[in-house]
Amino acid sequence: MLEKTFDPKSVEPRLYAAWEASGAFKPSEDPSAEPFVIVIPPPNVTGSLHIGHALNNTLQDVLTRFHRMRGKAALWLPGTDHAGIATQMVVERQLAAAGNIGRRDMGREAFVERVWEWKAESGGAITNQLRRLGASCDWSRERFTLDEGLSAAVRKVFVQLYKQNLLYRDKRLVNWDPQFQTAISDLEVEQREVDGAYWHFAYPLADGVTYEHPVAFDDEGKPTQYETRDYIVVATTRPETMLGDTGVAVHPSDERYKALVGKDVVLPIVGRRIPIVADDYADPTKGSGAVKITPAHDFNDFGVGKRAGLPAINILTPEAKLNDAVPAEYQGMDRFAARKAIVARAEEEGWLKEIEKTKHMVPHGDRSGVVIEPYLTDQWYVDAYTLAQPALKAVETGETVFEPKHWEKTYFEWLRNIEPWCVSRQLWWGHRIPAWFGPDGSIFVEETEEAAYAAAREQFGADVVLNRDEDVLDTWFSSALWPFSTLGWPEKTPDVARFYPTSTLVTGFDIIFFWVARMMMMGIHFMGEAPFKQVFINALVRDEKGAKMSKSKGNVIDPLALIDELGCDAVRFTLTAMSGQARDIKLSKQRIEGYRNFGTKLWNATRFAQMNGCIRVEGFDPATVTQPINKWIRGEVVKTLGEVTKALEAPAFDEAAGSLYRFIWNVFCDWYLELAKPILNGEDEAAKAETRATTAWVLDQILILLHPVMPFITEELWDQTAQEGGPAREALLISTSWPDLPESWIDAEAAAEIGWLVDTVGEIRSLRAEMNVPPSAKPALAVVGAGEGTQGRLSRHRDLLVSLARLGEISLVEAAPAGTAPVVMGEATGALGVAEFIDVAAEKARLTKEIAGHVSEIEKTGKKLGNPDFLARAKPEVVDENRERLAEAEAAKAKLEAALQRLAAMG
RNA sequence: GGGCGGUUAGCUCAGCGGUAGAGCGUCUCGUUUACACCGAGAGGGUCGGGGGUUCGAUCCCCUCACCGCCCACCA
Repeated sequence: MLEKTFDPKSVEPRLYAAWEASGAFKPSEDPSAEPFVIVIPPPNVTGSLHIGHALNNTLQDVLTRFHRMRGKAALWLPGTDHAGIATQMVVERQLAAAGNIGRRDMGREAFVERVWEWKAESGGAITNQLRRLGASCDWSRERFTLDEGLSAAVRKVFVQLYKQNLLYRDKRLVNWDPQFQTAISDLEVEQREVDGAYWHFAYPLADGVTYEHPVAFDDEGKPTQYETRDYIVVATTRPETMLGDTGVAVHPSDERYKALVGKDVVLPIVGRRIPIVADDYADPTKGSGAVKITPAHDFNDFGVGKRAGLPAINILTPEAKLNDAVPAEYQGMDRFAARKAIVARAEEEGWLKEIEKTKHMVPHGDRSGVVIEPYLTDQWYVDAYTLAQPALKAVETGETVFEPKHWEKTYFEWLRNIEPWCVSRQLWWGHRIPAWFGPDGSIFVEETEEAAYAAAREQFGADVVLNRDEDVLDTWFSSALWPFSTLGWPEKTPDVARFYPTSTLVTGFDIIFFWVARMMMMGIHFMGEAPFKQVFINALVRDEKGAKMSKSKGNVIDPLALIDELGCDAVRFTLTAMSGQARDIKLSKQRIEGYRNFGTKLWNATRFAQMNGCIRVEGFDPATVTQPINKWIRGEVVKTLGEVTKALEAPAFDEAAGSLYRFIWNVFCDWYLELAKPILNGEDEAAKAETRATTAWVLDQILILLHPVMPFITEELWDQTAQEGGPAREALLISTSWPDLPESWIDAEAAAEIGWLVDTVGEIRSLRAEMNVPPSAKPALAVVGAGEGTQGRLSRHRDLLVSLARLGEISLVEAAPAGTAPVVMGEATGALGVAEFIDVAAEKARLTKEIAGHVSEIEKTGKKLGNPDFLARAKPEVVDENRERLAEAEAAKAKLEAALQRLAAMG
């Protein structure tokens, strides 16, 4: 006998071990089985499972289990990511906290060694947490982005792209993170709104040049008054950059400054003469219309500088302090300190014209949180534009589809405007760039040092000495190869042949650019086919107030704590049921409790079945059942199977969860088991046996259909129900086949009959509650106008009606007796003998209200049917439906009116 | 500035052209031998505002408002 409630804590580890030991997580080796493949979005190897992982991985597991049960060779390939900056940051912080020397003092080798140690210590955590989630990954294929195979793939890709001119080294401005002292990609920069100011500076014109500048205007905007100026005004939000100015730009058509183009200004403080140039970039409507140009520290200015031939003077060190290109008094000064100092000096010297306070967006490093500086360095770039074209096409043609589809727009938008991808990082934790520098800056890009030397010797002779590039690659570079590198590429492994391209990628929208688009680019380029057939974008989990979870806000929901408290299945069901939401999932514990209760409900339904001897019967064929309730539930199982299968194929996880919930709770528990009780307690042995067998069969189907979402409780019940007798289980539930049941098992007549029964019981219950008939009272039911069909139903379900509606006698009569309340029973009308309980006034009010309801229905529908346009243009079935509705409402109204009259007659 | 979502019952959300739905919460009733992590019943919505298309609009189109996110922007 089952315990009173399910105890997830004791069951989950045991079942997980049993699944893994059974080999169920490995894909079927049957060559005829169609593959179904998911590669996991690799979590940070040193990370821990947060609720977003829980959602993402639950959905992957639901799909994997579903397709596995459907007979596919299901592979869910797990692994972890080395997460360059994030991991390096964690370890550096640890070193600092422990009072150790920093990474620069340790040296590269020792530091990297230390990171590997940290990985060894904490690297198992996340995968163990995935196991606690029930993830049925094939752990025998687990990969890590820095393991040897994947590193080989990275080198191969880098070299090949280089040799195809799709990857190159270039000196240009990058987003420089002064905290980590590395370049980062555009995607790793986030714009934050900050309080700032425009500081307006007057730069004096050289050689005593003056010009007439308009200062007053008429209604049409024409200048009416001029003043003579010997300076030009520029504005900036970063005053310290003026030390690196090499020009001032004005728009070529700007009348105000036309005469100044070609003249010089003398840069204050520095004393450098810099030219005034004409460039379209200068916007006459912004500020003074003249803009200072700092080519080395501003992306736009860099372009102006190139066009106008202005030099780029770098004034910053890697930590964003002023370097020795600036006057001595500012050297070594922090950029923000310098800003203040410059402004103070400008004010003092009188060339600060105005301070305009403003809020503006300032780029920050997404990891470091510090202000990013545009910085002139040599970096490696991937020609993303070229790689993006086939990636765009794959989605445009539907080779890969997004679900929900609207994310395709986001994907297109980014890829169509893609910029070169800076892939080098001045970090230590990551894939070392396979490039070596020789004399005169020549570069040798090869997969191995030997190959690089071989190439270099040909050019420079045997004594050549090469220096390896010190940098590592952007973590996303290796992540971009994930769908094929994890299968063993560049080796020609059986897995590559069998499992590429993969089926569905399940991931968050926040990494469509970082990861999905890049996998598409690399996958197509190197494998000739897009890496996935479908990209399923899951929502972002937020707290119950809708705020993004973050450690600093303290609103992080720990999925493992929830699993401990409420069980893994409840957490999984909740996430599955809520996953339909477009962008956000607002998670509340209450909701999870609700689904924990759902599990308990199923558990208790199984207990009930056990107590009533509902043991599975060998060779039981649901096609042969004769009892209406059994025919009916058989059809409901078929319908549910259809709904769940369709939903999981889409996938529409919330719909699958909804169908399961409704069927199990509202159909099977609320009605079938209640309807079965009289039979199970009755004398008809044949009906009893059939109902027991049917119940056991339905439960089996429930366990199978629910298993992908709630794997633990279903597997446990699968096992426990087999221990009560009946045929032995052939396999663990995880390895059991998804059913394929015939539509012909849906019996319309049985469904109508049970529907009638359910409605009648509902009517009577509702009536009793409204009229305050005590639960213990058993009023008689007299049925008026019962035809043959209704009489048959009445006789077949008399016991059920009596018990479910708590009735006394049921009789057939010619006319409704006095002191009764009407019950709609299809064609017939029930008269419930409630005289002794009736509050006449209350009952009159109830009937009046109900009649009013029908009257408004009749009016509405009648009006519609009276509209010739409606009759002429609406679909015929809609017209029929309305006619039927009108007839029903009129009949019901008549019955209620009759009842009301009888009541009036009574007093 | 460009784009994408959203606005439906107290809360969280489904529905997306033909009688407004679910879960939770609320209220009433209930120890009927599976389950109080339960059962029965009830109340609760002019589907953000305004136009339009249509026989018919929560659903399609236009527009406005508000909320959220992404991209760009440091004169």
